[in-house]
Amino acid sequence: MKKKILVVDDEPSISMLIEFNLKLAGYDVRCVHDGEAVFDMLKPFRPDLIVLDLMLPKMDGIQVCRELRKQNNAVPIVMLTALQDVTDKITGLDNGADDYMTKPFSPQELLSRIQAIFRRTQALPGSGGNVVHEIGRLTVFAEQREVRVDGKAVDLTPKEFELLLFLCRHRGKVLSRQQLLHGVWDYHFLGDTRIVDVHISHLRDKIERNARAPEYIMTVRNVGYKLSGPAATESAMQNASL
Amino acid sequence: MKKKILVVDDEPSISMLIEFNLKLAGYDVRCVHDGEAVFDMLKPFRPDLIVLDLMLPKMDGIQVCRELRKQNNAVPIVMLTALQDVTDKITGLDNGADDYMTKPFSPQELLSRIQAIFRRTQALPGSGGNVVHEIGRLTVFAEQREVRVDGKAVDLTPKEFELLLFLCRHRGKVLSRQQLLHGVWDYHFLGDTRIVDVHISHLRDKIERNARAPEYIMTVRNVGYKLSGPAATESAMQNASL
DNA sequence: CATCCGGTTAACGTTACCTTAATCTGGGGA
DNA sequence: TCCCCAGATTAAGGTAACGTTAACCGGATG
Repeated sequence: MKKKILVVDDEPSISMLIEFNLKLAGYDVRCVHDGEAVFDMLKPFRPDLIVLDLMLPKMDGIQVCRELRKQNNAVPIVMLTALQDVTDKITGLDNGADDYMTKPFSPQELLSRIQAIFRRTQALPGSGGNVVHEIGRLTVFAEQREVRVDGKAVDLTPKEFELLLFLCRHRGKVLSRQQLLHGVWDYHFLGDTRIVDVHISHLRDKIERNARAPEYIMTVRNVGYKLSGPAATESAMQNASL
Repeated sequence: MKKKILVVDDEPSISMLIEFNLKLAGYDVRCVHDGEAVFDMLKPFRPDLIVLDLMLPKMDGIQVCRELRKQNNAVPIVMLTALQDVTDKITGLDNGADDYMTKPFSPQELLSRIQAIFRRTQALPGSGGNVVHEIGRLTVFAEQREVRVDGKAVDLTPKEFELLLFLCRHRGKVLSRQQLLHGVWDYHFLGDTRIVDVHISHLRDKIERNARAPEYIMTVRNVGYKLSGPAATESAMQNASL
């Protein structure tokens, strides 16, 4: 069963970007654009999580939050706040949000927080539910922000890590520079898409044996990049029918 | 099997913060918001421990406590009391709680008390029941509030100790400044998240050999801090061979 | 009442990293 | 084969995050 997420933001460009990325990640997403509409969606949609902007028409995020809690609704909430300086006071928790993000943020960050919350609220015992990607000799621990090649930890910068994580999350799929920008960078980044190349290059330096013949990050000419899928690496067992 | 804790507090912001931190610590947590609801949860949830606020709608903490004991229910109870001066009287009256905390407190304090109670009520054989964290040359005795580096005791201030203990409890996981504030500080702390940096700095002074190349408390840029996990320690040792 | 100690804040120094831009390389099409 | 373009690489500059110190404040202690 797909997890359902309700996104509440009045800026179409932002809510659409969020919607796009969360759907890509496999969630069932619905958007509304003001505070009151949240309560119209509660019964019909029954969201498993709400992404809630602070500034909203009709009823702001804090009001929505409090009203929900007053109704004893424990649905996890991620608050989006536009202003850095307001954050601290809000976080002081007069309201009951589960996590906060200050704008601008990347969709990828939001996704990480959401996954963290889901892991916590329905924590499977034992395993800790930690998200780990294994690609050949490469291991990516989302939670610990740690990457290992042949079991040896490699040190990545924040952008490098986010980029790699995004590729992991869409393993085997070719991603355009535009898509990578939209996933990994702040949503209002205006710049050359070639910036992606630079970080890819640095990443390859750190995780590939031979940058000339990449095992993991493949270039797809005229399109973008992709992380080699299971079939290309080794466990073709699942695809054994070919 | 995960231990189950029932949290009873009518202030959503507080009960959520407690819920958050106890879940993070691996407990199965359920919240209710008034005294009577406790008895509705007893059968279905069967809590191993109850965190009980004193001031509650419908039925206050003391009443709940007495009623439980009257029913011969020996479930351990931690009482939360809002007022400093009332505490003595309550504690004097024996109404069957196992421990008391006066608000405001940090979630971490609560966690320590809870662990202490579990240790007491079902003292594990062998281990001596004492929680000890060992990270390389660093040893943290939770109970004794003692920290040693290379077997040599180092003197930490209360905040420094709590911070280190919190990091120990989430070893290997990256914690944001926000999370650290929510875990270690009083729940109504309103201030700069940079305060965390200062204490981290002081901690490193006391436990790290070389503050420039920390072995234990790692900075994760744009995110927060983490205590090095088991694997990372290995690679740190490789680097230590110079 | 004076002193001390720890917590917090603010200011400043420093580092690491993101980005731009310029140059280099290689492969495919004419 | 040569040219051209897409991608790869590298160096350099600016900036924001982090580290550190000092000063202030308030509560505890003698």
